[in-house]
This record gives sequence, structure tokens and C-alpha cells, in this order.
Amino acid sequence: MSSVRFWSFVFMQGMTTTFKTSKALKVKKEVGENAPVLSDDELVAMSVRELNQHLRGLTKEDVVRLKQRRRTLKNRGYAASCRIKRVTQKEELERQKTELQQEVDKLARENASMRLELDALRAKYEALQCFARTVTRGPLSPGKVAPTSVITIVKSASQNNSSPSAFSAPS
Amino acid sequence: MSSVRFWSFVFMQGMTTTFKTSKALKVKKEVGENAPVLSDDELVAMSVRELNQHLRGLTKEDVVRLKQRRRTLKNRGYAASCRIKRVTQKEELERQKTELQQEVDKLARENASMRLELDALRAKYEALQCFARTVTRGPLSPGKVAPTSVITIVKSASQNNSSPSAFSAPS
DNA sequence: CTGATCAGTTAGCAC
DNA sequence: GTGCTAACTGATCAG
Repeated sequence: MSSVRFWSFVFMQGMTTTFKTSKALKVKKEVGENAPVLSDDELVAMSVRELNQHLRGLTKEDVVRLKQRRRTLKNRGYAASCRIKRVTQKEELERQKTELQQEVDKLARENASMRLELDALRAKYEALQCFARTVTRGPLSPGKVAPTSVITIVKSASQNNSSPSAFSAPS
Repeated sequence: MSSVRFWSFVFMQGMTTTFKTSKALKVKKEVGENAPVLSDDELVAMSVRELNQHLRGLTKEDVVRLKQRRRTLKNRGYAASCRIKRVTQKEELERQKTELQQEVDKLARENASMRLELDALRAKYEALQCFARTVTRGPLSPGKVAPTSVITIVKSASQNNSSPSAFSAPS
């Protein structure tokens, strides 16, 4: 009778009335005649082999009950892990999203500046082209050749390896 | 005795042994002498005012019990909503992440091609610049430029459509 | 009171 | 058996 246990008479109806233990219903970790009754922390941290040692001399029913308590405690931990994992994964997703967004912004900026550069260079190029036509066409016969001719300049430098050659056909 | 209710004798130890109803422990929705006892769906869908009507003539205890059952059923729904919301938000995050990744890829591709275009145009521009210098400087000091540059003049037919224009960037 | 969310419990799956 | 997760529950908080 010194045991901590207590009995509850529970009424149940349909399927919505339940009874469940709660940390709120804290019952002092009590001792029987001599049993420290293993704290939750101890029980859950114990290995199976260690547990078996503490199981000696207990009723078969008590053994089952203790194992079940251990299982429940383990499950409590698993549930906590599960929630932590869930939150962590969500945070990770948000982090990656932010990272990608920053990369998008960066690339978009690069893109915009390159587009400007390209447009500017194109304008310069066309201007120079006009100039070149003017110059080359001047001394010769401007009327006939210029409108239908394509001028290609191939500059072959000695150490030019990366690019086949300037003014070569489009790759 | 015709009532559906059943009694359970529950033993509790420490805080890990519990007893809880479950949908698995399905008990036929039974009728007492004359009470249809409201199904869960009915009860949860009922408005407070409708509920009060069904509450007439019930024991104060039964009223409390019914209200608690209603609350529990509501909570069950809330929990489901909560889970659905959680999953939905996660999927939404993953969707956005995929979307951003695609945008990154697209921008990166654009970036790469623009960079190529820019480099090519820069090369062409420099070549043209050399050519222009050669031409303009030709009458003066032809010694430097000529040895390393090749000038090719291609005369194209009048219906030249394939190439956008002379000195244009590679497509 | 209603709805949402947290922590604990159980069931059930996978290894 | 162990670990994980969905569903359920009571407790608790905000509006």
C-alpha cells in the first residue's frame, strides 16, 4: 500500500471522452518499501541490458508495466525530436529561399548592367562602323560596293588561342 | 443499460501509463431507449443555439459532457486544420524555392550568353578599331599594323538576308 | 467562447 | 526493439 500507484475510475462515452496523464498532474516520485522506482530520466537513458538487471525480482506484470513506461518515455523524446526536426527543416527551407532570392537579385543586377554595357558597346560599334565605311568608301567607289558588301577583318595575333580569331565566322 | 457507455478501470503509475480513446476502438453509435445521441458530425456542425435545443431535458452532467464532447470534436478539427496548414506552407515554400531556382538558372544562362556576346562584340569592336586606325593611319605609317592584321572584303549578293548586317554580333 | 498551437500519448509503419 | 510520424487529446493562449 505504500506504493505510489493510484487508481482512477474513468467514465467513457462514445469516443470523445478520454483520460490521459499529464505533466500537470504531477505526482511525487514516491518510494515503495525500498524501491527508488527509477526516475524517468534514468529509465529512458538505460540500455536494454541495464534495464534487465533492474527487472530482476519484479512481477511479470511490473516488468511489462516498466517496459511500457520506458517505451512511452522514449516516444515522448521521439515526438520532441520530430517537432524539432520539422521546425529545423522549415527554417532551412526559408534560409535557402532567402539565399536564392539574393542570388536572383544579384544575377538580375549583373544582367541589367551587362545589358546596358552591351547596348552602349553596340552603339559605339555601329558608330565606328559608320565611320569605317565612310573612310573606306571615300577613296574608292562609294556608290557600288558599300551597300552590298561585308567587311571582315581577321586579326591573327601570335598568342591568340582562346578565340579562333577576331572577325571569324560566328560560332 | 441500453446506453452505449462503458466503464474502464484504469491503472496509472508515474506519469506514463495512460488510457485514451481512439477511432480504432470504434463503438457502434448506439441508441438508448429513445435518444439518437447525436453523431459526432452532427454535434460538431451544430450551432450553439441548435445545441441548446438538443440540451433540453438532459441532466446537468450530461449537458456538461455533451459540451465537452463538442469541444473535443472541434479541437480535433482544429488540429487537422493545423496539420494541413503546416503541410501546405511547407509545400508552398518548396514551390517557391523551385521557382527561384529556375529563375536563377534562367538568369545565369542569360548572363552567360550575354557575357559571350559582350566579349565577342568587344573583340569585334577592337578589331574594327584597329582596322579604322589602319585605314586612317594608312597613308601615314603603314608599318606597324599591317603585318598582324588581315583584311578581307567579301562582296555579298544583293539578297543577302542570312547575315543581319556587316559587323554584327554572332547570333 | 472560438480557433490555433504545443506537448504528450497512441497506433502503426519501416528497418 | 527502435525511431519516426500521423492523428488525437488536454492545456493554454490570443482575440
